[in-house]
Amino acid sequence: MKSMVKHQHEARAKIIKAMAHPSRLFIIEELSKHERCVGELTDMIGADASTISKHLSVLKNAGLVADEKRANSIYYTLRCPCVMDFVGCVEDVLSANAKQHNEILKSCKK
Amino acid sequence: MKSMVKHQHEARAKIIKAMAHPSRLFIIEELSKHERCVGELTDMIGADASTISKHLSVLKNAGLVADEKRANSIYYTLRCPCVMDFVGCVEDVLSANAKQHNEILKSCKK
DNA sequence: TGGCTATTTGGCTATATTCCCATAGACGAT
DNA sequence: ATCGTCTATGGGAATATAGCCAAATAGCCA
Repeated sequence: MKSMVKHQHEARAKIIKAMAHPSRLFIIEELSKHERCVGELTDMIGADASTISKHLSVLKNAGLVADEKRANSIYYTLRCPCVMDFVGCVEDVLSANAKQHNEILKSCKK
Repeated sequence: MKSMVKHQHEARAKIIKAMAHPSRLFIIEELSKHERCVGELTDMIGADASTISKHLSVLKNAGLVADEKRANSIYYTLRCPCVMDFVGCVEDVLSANAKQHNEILKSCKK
């Protein structure tokens, strides 16, 4: 693989990897509706605040979210709402999987 | 986080995680143009055949690709072409990052 | 200033991922 | 049947990730 193409795929993979975690997906989805501060997200997810803070730093590092300090909280926002379209596509894959799974079950019963 | 919602995000994360690797992204992109067998992908990427085989099994396990044996090769195809739309969105994130980076550089020069 | 709250960082362990090598299995061709 | 090709699997080392706790930092408010 040529090195330029390789770099391109590494850069893309870095973004996708940042999304590839249940809590981070939850955060992305939540931020697509609302800006939220760390404490709110921590309460919603139910993990240690430091864990959520690290997840947010992964997302920020990938350029997926932006943060803004206000009062004594830091509010995070989704930088590119288009990532939510992707979730729809992932759901398509999941339902295709479920459909296939059902067909296999059916053919076994026969 | 409620357990049903949690399961949903875990299922989604599994799919996304399967995409979150440079070689696997390359494979997805390649398969969106062409069906390909393991040997072809191995040559293009330049890694051990067993490595590529494992990448393909990750993609297959996530339901992203399908395989079909023909002659003495196994041909892989992309099951949900919509995943390529996502790559476009990832590029949006990357160019937003680049733009921001440039603005920071500019403001430093002033 | 000193306490309070919100967030981040460092340290650590447990777990997961990636990659290569060696080997095994499948299958067509001779 | 045996060879050669193609693909998959097992093993193991190097590296990366996730999570918690403890401690540091930053800013508000009295």
